Amino acid sequence: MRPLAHPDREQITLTAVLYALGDPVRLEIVRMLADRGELCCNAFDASIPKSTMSHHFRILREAGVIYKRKEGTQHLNTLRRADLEKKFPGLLDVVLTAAE
Amino acid sequence: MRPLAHPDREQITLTAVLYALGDPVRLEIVRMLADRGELCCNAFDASIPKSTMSHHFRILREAGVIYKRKEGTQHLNTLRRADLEKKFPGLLDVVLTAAE
DNA sequence: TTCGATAGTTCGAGTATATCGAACAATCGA
DNA sequence: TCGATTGTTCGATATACTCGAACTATCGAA
Repeated sequence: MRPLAHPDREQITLTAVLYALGDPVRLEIVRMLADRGELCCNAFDASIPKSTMSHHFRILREAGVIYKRKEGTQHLNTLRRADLEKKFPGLLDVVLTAAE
Repeated sequence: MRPLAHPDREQITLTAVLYALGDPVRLEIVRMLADRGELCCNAFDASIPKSTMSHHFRILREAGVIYKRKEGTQHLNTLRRADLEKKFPGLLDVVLTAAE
């Protein structure tokens, strides 16, 4: 297993964040994390295979959108709200309040 | 040649817009359009092949981010600021003022 | 301490999308 | 009408996404 690498705040790029958010599954993950706080991976759409979800979480983590930590057998995810707000002020709020 | 189809404002989706913006070349195109107004395709990075640029403009147009019209031999592009603002208030401003 | 259950990751194959050169289409001016 | 300019489309290769199968890690119970 790979170590859970997270980019530093300074390393987060706008392109990577927008790319990460530009997928319906990942956007829904972000919305749920914003709504409910820390969640483990299986709290989401069960119709999507585990391996695909794992991929989406990796994209979000590597883009700096979420922070992921292990706790026992589960992986708990949180939005990196403070880091995103500092780097791209207002972005997350706009996306979360946007329609659709 | 295909007709220049543009989605109606109601048809624009957040996912498609974020996806379109989630590429460094396309983000730069959007920044320049925001900065300088209407521009034709060759106003951008000349090191990128025409066919690739054509592809990027198509993604932006089909996502509803830009409006494209023919004028003689050139295609003039503008940001769909009003439509984007109406559908996703604040999004474009946040992206344009964001660092990186 | 071993077995099974749970939670995710990694691998591999098929599919989809991106890139870019080359050929094509449309328009204008000489 | 010819050439120059502007951009699209096509086709091939390269990269990325999806998802089942196999694997790893951890916990709890026998």
